[in-house]
Amino acid sequence: MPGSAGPDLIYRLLRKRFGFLNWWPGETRDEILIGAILTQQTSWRNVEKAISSLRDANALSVKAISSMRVGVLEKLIRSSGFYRQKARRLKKLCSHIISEYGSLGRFLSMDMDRLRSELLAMDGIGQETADAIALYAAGKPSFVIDAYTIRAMERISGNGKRFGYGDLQKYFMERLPLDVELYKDMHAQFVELGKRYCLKTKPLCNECPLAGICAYGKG
DNA sequence: TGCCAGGCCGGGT
DNA sequence: ACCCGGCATGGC
Repeated sequence: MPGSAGPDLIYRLLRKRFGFLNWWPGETRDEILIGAILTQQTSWRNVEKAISSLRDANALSVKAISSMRVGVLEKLIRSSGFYRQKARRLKKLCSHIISEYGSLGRFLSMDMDRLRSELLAMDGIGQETADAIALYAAGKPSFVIDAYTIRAMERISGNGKRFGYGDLQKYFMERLPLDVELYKDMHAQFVELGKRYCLKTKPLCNECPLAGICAYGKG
């Protein structure tokens, strides 16, 4: 796809600039899973407030949320936006995990493919969220693609084609060693890149670590 | 002040 | 196979 710049070169360039990013803020698997839902199309800053509220309410766990009333949950996560949908979906996910598996640990210990399809079957969980949970909460080698990754790769390739999630994920997974820590860091690097350089409105600039391998001229 | 953020879903073409 | 509107808050 993106010409001569393979994932290894891209990773080296990003890593050199940003260093190793020990990423996904969140101490526990519960917190990571909850954060993965809350951060959908939402800045992490707003998610942090919601997570703090949950923590203060002693509700930062799958178990606690599974038995909470949706109305209460809505108020706690309000700052994360789309809070009515998110409350409903998060509660449904947590209830499902507890009722079907007994604990988050049991749920996450499924093999990767099964975990992924189980997650994808839930309302409000698409590919990115499923992969993020599989990778960061369960520690399975499921490569995460997000809007920043897609944007960056389209810019590198510069042929005007749009990339789909599945194709891009396959592209990376076929070319990178099967390494959970590498998968985590690679995704983190793309997010860092996106936040700083590849915002929709920002044109490619010379300070971008990928400037040397990007095709210019397409916003 | 508007535009944007680490998506997802349902409906239309 | 795309493209769109809806969902919602808070920061710059």
